[in-house]
Amino acid sequence: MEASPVRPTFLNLPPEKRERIIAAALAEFADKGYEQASLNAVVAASGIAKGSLYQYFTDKQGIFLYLFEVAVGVVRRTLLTVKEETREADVFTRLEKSLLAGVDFIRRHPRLFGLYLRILYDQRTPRRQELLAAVRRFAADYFASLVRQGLSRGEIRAGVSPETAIFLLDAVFDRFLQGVAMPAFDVTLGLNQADAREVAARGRELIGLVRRGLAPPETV
Amino acid sequence: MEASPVRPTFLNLPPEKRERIIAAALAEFADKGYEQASLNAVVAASGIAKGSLYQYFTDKQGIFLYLFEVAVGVVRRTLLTVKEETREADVFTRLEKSLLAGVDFIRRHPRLFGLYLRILYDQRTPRRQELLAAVRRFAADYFASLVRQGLSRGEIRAGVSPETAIFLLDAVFDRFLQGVAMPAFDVTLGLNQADAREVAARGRELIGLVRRGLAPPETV
DNA sequence: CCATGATATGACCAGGTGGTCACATGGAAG
DNA sequence: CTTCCATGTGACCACCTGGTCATATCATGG
Repeated sequence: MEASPVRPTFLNLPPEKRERIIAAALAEFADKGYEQASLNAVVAASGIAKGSLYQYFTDKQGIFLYLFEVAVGVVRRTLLTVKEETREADVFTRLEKSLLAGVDFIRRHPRLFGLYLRILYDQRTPRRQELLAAVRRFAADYFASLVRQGLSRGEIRAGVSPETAIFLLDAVFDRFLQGVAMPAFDVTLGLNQADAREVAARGRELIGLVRRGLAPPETV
Repeated sequence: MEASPVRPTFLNLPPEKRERIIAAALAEFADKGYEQASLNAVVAASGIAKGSLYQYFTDKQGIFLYLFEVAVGVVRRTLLTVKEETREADVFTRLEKSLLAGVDFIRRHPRLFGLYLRILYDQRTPRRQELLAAVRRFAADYFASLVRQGLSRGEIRAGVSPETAIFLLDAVFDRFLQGVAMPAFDVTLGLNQADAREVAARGRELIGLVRRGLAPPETV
């Protein structure tokens, strides 16, 4: 077990103030990454004193880890909802809907996705491996369960190795979502400026290619 | 036109010393990113005085941009070689060989790939859009020319949209290479610890899936 | 009205940063 | 041996960082 990074004082705060601080910290950490994030900027943006921050949290790491906890909660709830809502469909329909749900999530919570990217790419983020393992469990479990379904129902060819299929899905999904979030990633599709209809069409097309790659010949 | 970031003094240096400095700077910038990189660390690692660094380069940006120039040169030469060597083969063979050449490049020049990742993910890198555009041109042109070949020779189905195909290739390639370079990315395939034979097998399998996705039914 | 304990505050600290500059060194030309 | 200029040097500067702490403020219960 480990000490909580957040002090009770913080949880006693009026919700409006609490959320102002969370929003300011999230913006700072997501925009600049762990090390580059400035606590002075956080206190300035949330209108509290430096000392107060240290009455709410143990230290910089504490603030960061608390943000991560909050983020994980949001992601978990979202993922469960999507899985539930597509329960009945075939694998490729589920994948397509999941992809669009991912786009929706990023549009709704761009900072949370930004925080994830930071952890992914800032090698000096504290407890990075541990945090990534947590995120990874979500994605890998999700794809693994879909691929399992696909194989057992014959929607995916028997010869396909599950690991390679998961790798392909993970690569395509992550890149698509990063393309939506960051123009620099999206060399060709213009996802960042596209409207919902266009993104949906591109997603469908992409899942179509993946489907041909994975499904038995007679079904495509 | 713009002022060169490197001063003539640097180019007059004995090559051994020049390369020591380049190596030290590359290590620092690739490991920590632009803002987090410490020039004090660079001078310590290369055994020169702080002041000397400022006789060789205009400023921190200058050092960074010079490193990028050096890196682009290496990448350009490598890419030309691969394109040349696979000239005769069909699209999917060319892709497979290109993927393995990419792996080889990363194993040979891990810091250069690290520098690329930094530019990609550190939003505060100076002139980031411009630098990424340069890298992007390489990859997009490369894939575009292969896809064009594939479509014109009938190795890729006529119905496939070139942009979507390029997106798929870009996603799969980049993720595969990042998986080789950084364990955190590679959820399922274990590329980071795999030996050359294993990586080749995984690459072949992955290109196989992509091929099924892109090629006309009768050829797979 | 006071006392008490929780909460709020910002000047302050040590340590690191990118960048500067007055001076030291070296080697070649006269 | 002297002059001269390119090159080398590290103490120093202003600025910013995460973190501390003595003190002020506030709300509540007696």
